Amino acid sequence: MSAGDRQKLESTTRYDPTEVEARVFAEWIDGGYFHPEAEGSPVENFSVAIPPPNVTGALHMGHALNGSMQDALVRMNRMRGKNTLWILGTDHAGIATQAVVEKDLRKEGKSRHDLGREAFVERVWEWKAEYGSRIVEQYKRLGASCDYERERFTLDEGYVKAVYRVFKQLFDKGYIYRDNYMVNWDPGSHSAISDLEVENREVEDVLYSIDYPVEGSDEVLTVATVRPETMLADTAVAVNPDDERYGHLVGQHVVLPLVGRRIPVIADEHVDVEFGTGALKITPGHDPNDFEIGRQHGLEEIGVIGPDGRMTEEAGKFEGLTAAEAQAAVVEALRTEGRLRAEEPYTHSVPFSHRSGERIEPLISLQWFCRMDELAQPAIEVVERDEVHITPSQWKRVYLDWMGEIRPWCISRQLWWGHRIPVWYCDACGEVYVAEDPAAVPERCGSCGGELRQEEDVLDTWFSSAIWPFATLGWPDDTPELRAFYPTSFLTTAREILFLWVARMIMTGIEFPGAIPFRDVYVHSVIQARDGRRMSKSLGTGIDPLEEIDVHGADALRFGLLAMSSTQDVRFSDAKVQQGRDLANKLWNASRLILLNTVEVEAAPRPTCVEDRWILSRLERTIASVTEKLETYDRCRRLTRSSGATSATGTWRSPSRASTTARRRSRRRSSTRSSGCWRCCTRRCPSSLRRSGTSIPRAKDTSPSTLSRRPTSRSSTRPPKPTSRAASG
RNA sequence: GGGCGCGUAGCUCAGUGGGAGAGCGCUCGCUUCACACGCGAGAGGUCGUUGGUUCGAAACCAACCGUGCCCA
Repeated sequence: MSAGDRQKLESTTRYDPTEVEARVFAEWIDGGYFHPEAEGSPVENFSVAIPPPNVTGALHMGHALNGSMQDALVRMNRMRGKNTLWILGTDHAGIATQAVVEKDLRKEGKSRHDLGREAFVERVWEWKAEYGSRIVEQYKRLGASCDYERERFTLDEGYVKAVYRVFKQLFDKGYIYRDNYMVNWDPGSHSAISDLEVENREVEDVLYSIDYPVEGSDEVLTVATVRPETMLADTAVAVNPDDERYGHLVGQHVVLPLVGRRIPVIADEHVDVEFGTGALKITPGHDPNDFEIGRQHGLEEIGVIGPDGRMTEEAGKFEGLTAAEAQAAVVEALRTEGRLRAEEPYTHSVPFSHRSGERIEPLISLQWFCRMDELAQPAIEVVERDEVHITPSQWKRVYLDWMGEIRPWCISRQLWWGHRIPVWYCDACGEVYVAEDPAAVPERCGSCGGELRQEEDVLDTWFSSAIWPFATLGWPDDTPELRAFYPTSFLTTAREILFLWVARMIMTGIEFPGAIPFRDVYVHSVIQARDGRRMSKSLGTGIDPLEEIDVHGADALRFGLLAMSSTQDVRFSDAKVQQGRDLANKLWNASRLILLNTVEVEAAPRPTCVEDRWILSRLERTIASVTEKLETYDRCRRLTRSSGATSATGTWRSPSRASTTARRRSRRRSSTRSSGCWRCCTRRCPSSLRRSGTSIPRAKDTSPSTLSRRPTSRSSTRPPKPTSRAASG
């Protein structure tokens, strides 16, 4: 150490992350420490695929926590000498990215239709080139030890190849099909979205009771609905078969007010006798439940609301009105006709688009679907057998419950940004071509010579992220990376994408490369705002991890997040981040102590005194404890809690305090109960020994009683050689 | 409506059958030559309520109260 360095070290009594982080990170990258060779087998290697952040995204607390957990495990395994890969990449995020670029366009007074498909997609790529690396740079600020040389993107050339291979194979197996089916239509993004992208919110509506006259009788059948405008598309009224009030009407017809259509009264056990009047109007065209009932009973499916949210020709005189306008008009017309029996306030939950925030309009439309039953079965079995082990275990059951009732997945989206569905139609003869390689599709139809037209829709973004763990490693090619790192070792995620993403990866992993994508899944906490509300941009409750890093340092934030996190949702705690900062400072100063008192470092010390041996024993115990907890993914937070870890890395617990605690305990024990075993009344029974603490000393109570002060070893032995690299970030 | 959680010290949270715990905060004492982002000592809890199971319950069961999430 030069005199200048020494002086600087002596004067820098506080750890300054801003001075250290960028420099050390550059050293890591320059050293290539995060870029392993593709060697060895997945069993001996350690690999993790990062949950790919949206390319439009900015680092939020979820990323920060998720990244901190992965980095802790990745670095431990790397330091233990395992060939370790943490694969990084971004998701093209169809709807989100398209929305961002469309917003830009609107500022110029244009829509995507003004540009046309090709030019618009080109424009999105330009946007991606300019802004798409932001999230990756932010992961670097976090100190994440990903392999930045193997970064992937879900629209990379090779990745697209994998997506098309998967589509073709699922199509050839008959799993992928096209159907007119009820979908969640998002009027905001003008696209169908999947069940999992829908969020239900409580809404105050009005429940209208409407009289439907029974044909050839004076009776009326009263139905209750919050969406009277959809009555124009009613094709039946259903009652419960056990409902004695209506038994005589089943098989008869009622006449639909305003429309005049005869519709049957049917019996269906799904009808809740208690709800409303016990008679349910059935609108297969505009309600998911009615759709199911309608298909079971072979009812006609009428659409009165179009994809633009306006009433269609089928709505007769209401054509052209928005659904909301039509509701008012229909209610008014019913009132005029004397068919409106009651209106009462009604609170219920209503689906909204997670993407655009608009109220979902259930519509029947022609979409591509993927049947999930066959794919789900083996994915259920591997979790049942714990080949894919889910922690905490309650999520295993949630996963199994959901998988047991899995439904077809709507995989087409009416967007331009994404993987365009590799299907070509011949309008002349109806032939359908599906190709892995768009270049290999013939110009003209092989049957009739007609012109071919490619499907306009793109695939759901999650279709491509479902193959992330192996597509990032080069599948479908047989790459060295795939051989060395697949299956991956570990996946950590928030519970909200357990179905959206995790389940689908398990299914595709088994179906395509033929092996589970990861062995362990850890479902981590959701970090809430300080006041317990959800962190959200729109609520203004978000806390920016980058600001926390600026103020306290990446290590402080990472420590804080791991310390906060739990098996349940937790509130963001500034105190925990400060503890992390304090811990970093403690380590800094402990290092100064060593460095400033070390002139020459020659060899590892041989402990000569009891104090040294005690310190080393504590170190060994700490290593064992931390390793065990990390290896079993057992409560990631515990590594910040266990007494061993704390004493090794943070506050050193003095013997005097430990013995005070012990004294307090023994005082309580002796005053309240005898130390004999309740079973046999003797003190020699193992049960009593365990309880009285004489046979299995606890960590805190075992410090040598001769030690009354902090041990100093400077005079009695050489100081220990500093370890080569403090790589834990 | 169905399901899954949570309720433990002032605050944020661990603790799944036999000791009431951690961090922060608080009080008191330390200007000890690595660190005041420090060191040491201490106070503080009918473990939501009620009932049950058990020799024994913060933990298991039931009901209730409060609170959160997911699904329909």
